[in-house]
Order: sequence, then structure tokens, then C-alpha cells
Amino acid sequence: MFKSGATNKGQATKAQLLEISLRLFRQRGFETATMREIAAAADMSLGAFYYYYPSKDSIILDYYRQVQDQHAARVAERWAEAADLRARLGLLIHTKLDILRDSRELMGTLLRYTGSPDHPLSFLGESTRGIREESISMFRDALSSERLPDDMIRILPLLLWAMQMGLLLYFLYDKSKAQARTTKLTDGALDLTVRMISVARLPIFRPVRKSLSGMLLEAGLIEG
Amino acid sequence: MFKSGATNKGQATKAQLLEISLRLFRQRGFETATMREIAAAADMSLGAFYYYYPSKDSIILDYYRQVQDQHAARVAERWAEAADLRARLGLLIHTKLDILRDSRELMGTLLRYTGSPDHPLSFLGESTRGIREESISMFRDALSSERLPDDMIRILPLLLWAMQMGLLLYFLYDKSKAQARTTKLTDGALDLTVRMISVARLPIFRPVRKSLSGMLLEAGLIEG
DNA sequence: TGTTAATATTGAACACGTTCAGAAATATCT
DNA sequence: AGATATTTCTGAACGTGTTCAATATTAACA
Repeated sequence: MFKSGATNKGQATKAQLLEISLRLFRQRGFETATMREIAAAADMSLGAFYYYYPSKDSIILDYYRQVQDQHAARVAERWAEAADLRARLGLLIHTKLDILRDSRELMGTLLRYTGSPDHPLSFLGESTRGIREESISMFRDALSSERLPDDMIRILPLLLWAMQMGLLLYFLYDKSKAQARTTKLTDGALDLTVRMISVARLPIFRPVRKSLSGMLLEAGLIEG
Repeated sequence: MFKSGATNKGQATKAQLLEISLRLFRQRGFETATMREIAAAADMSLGAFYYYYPSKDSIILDYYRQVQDQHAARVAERWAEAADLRARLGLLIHTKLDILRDSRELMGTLLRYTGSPDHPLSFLGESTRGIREESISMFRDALSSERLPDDMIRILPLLLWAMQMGLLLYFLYDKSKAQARTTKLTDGALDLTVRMISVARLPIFRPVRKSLSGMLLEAGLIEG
């Protein structure tokens, strides 16, 4: 399947099917929208659809890829405007929130197999490693112009990514208008974060940092 | 349904059905085990089973309840042995790991609807609030004998619970023998935690603590 | 061009979780 | 005991995601 170049006929229809599917998911809800509906909307038989996507859930994986690409693009656009660390972190997270705002249900669906490590669609599993690492790398980039001890450079991207995950979870459950509470929490968390970073950078905290980085290294959560 | 006393006939069979279901889930896997198999193992018709549990997933909710009760009981048993904060936190988390060790798949299933805030089985939703608060309260108890500033007393139980969640997630994905890596990570994290608690307690950190507790309060994550 | 290989599509079937009108069994009341 | 209400159970059906052998369509090659 799709052995020849990237601008394949097959890949084009697959991209089209992704659009149609996402539109239906947003209109009718992920559960409510049936595969038969999707196939009908795409003017093909039910079985034909399965030639492109192995399962209903697997469509969400491409959505995830789309979100990550969009995130990287939109952040790059405005990267120059962000003068300091605080601004860059704000740009990163607020942009992500904006992208996900109208698709929170889909984002939630993405978490469905987080508890199943071996499932091909596990959010923390192997199949999503690439996207995850791109996302973590964006935080690495945000830190790159700071003068920080090596251990912090290794630890912080993961920690910031984890914080973003926490905020996204809060975002998902946020019933306030336009998720205003999440916006506020994000800004508060980031203010605190940059303050804590400049404190943690002090030489007094070197032993603590060493313990932490040793621990995370041994756990395989960061690399040497 | 079940209008009379607690020692009802119906509740007894429901408890039996829970046992049978969990046994089958562990033996054959949650997905693989079918409702028809479960009903057959319980010597009743498929439809009859649905008189007791509204869905396959909902069985897991009772499992969650069972885990929490077992956790509270086992921790209470050995509470006296734990002399200081470090020991109490270790007892809490290691006991939980022990309880879940042979049912990691079931535990993962419990996370299935974490991304669906309004789903009746959402792990962070309303229907599980009671269990969740019991779990957080155990950390409050572990801290009760410490002399800590008020704000830390309010913040720490939530933070420790969140850390436990993180460790459980790591545990779920841990492929090392007997999940030894999780054990190690847990001990390292707890050592660091108690160190950080005694640092954060110092008056110099009062402003930071105030920001944090104000933020969490406004976010509705802790109570005034 | 004619033949072969790769790609794309079909439609019917399957297994699964779930629903439900109704029947049976059991408890409650007069 | 008989009548009535409540609890428990049945079996057949439904809609869903998914599979697959068979077929049509398109590309590659001689």
C-alpha cells in the first residue's frame, strides 16, 4: 500500500477521508458518528474505508499528527515576537490550547488507550513516540537561549511537557466560558515556573538537581 | 432495585458477579472476555447480567472501589509501623503498587474514559469523586503529624496524590521484572519529596507557597 | 497492445455490547 | 390463602465496528 512516491493517489484520498471523518466527528460526536455514515459521506462502501484506516480509533492518530504539525507551524510563525522564556512558554501552551479548543472531545478520545501500554494507539506508547518527542523538543527550543546548568537542560523539557499535559487535562474538564479558568491557571503556572527555574539554577540546588536527574535517567525518562 | 437493607439478596449476587467477572478479566483479558462468557460462567442469561451491571465497563468501577477499600485496610494494618513521614508515604504508595501488581490491565481499563469528562465512568469525573477524595485524604493523614504551614497542609495532599498517579502510570508501562524500576523510582521520588518539603517549609518560600495555593484555590483544585 | 502485477472497492457476513417486552420467581399485604 | 407488587430472569433482536474472499480498476512491463 502506497509504495510509490509521497504524492500518491492513495495518500490523497486518505487525507480526504481524514477531513471527512474529523468533520463528522466534530458535527455528530466521535461515538455517535458511525463508520457507515463516514463511508457514505465519502461516497464509498464501508469495506473500502477500511482499506485506508484499520480502525475507527486509528483515525484519531492522524488527527494527533495534524495537531502537532499545526502547533509547530503556528508557534514558528510568532516565535520572533516572544522575547524571553516566559513569553516563549506562553506562546507554546496558549497556541496549543487555541488549536484544541474546538476539538476537545477528539483530544479526549486520544487518551482512550493511555492505560493500555501495548495498544497500537496508546498515547504514551511506541507508535506515538515521534510526535511526543517533537512536542518535548519544542520546550527544549524554548529553553535553548537560557543560560542553565546542563542537568536542568536535560530535565526541564520533560517536566514542562508534563506540566502541559496536566494543563491540557484541566482544559478538558474546564466548563468555564471559553475555558477562561485554564487560561488563568496556565499563566499562573508559567509565572511560578520561571520563578522556580531561576531559583533552582542557583548552586545551592545542585545536589537536588543531581538526585533528580540521576533518578529520571535511571528510569529511562530522560537520556544521558 | 435493592430497596431494602444492605445485606440484600441482589447485592450478594452482584458481589458474586463482580468476582466472576474480575476472574475472567484477569484470566482472558478485559477485551477478550465477552459478556456472554461472563454470563455463562455465572450460570445466567446474558440479559440477566445487565440487570446488575449496566455495562461491561461499569464492572471496573466496582473494581476501583474494591482497590481503594483494600488499600485503606492494608495501610491501616501497618500504619503504626511507619514512624515518620517518609515511611508513611512509602507505605501508602508501595501498598498500592502491591495491590495493583497482578491487575495492571484492569487498572489501565479504568483510565479509558479519563478523556471524557461527562462519561459516567470518567476517572476524574463526578462518579469517582468519592473514591478519589478518600485516596487524597490518605495523604492528608500521612502529613497530619507534621508541623507544617497551613498552605502546605492544603496543597500537599493533592500534589502527593498527583505524584502517585504519575508513578502508577509509569508502573503501568514498566516492563522490568516485578516492576523493579517503579519501585526504585518511587523510593527516589519520595526521598526527594521529603527533602523538598522541609525546604519549602522555610519562611523564605512563603511567597511562592502563597502564589501556588492561591492559584490552585482559584482553579478549584483545592478548597479554602 | 496484451499480460501481469499492484492498488482499490465491494457487499455480505461475523462477533460483540446492549436493549427490551415480557415471563417467572419471590416478597408484601389484606 | 389469595391478590398484588417487586425483584429477577429470559431470549430474541438491534446496531455497531470489523473482516474477508472476491471483483473491479489502474499501473507496469514485454
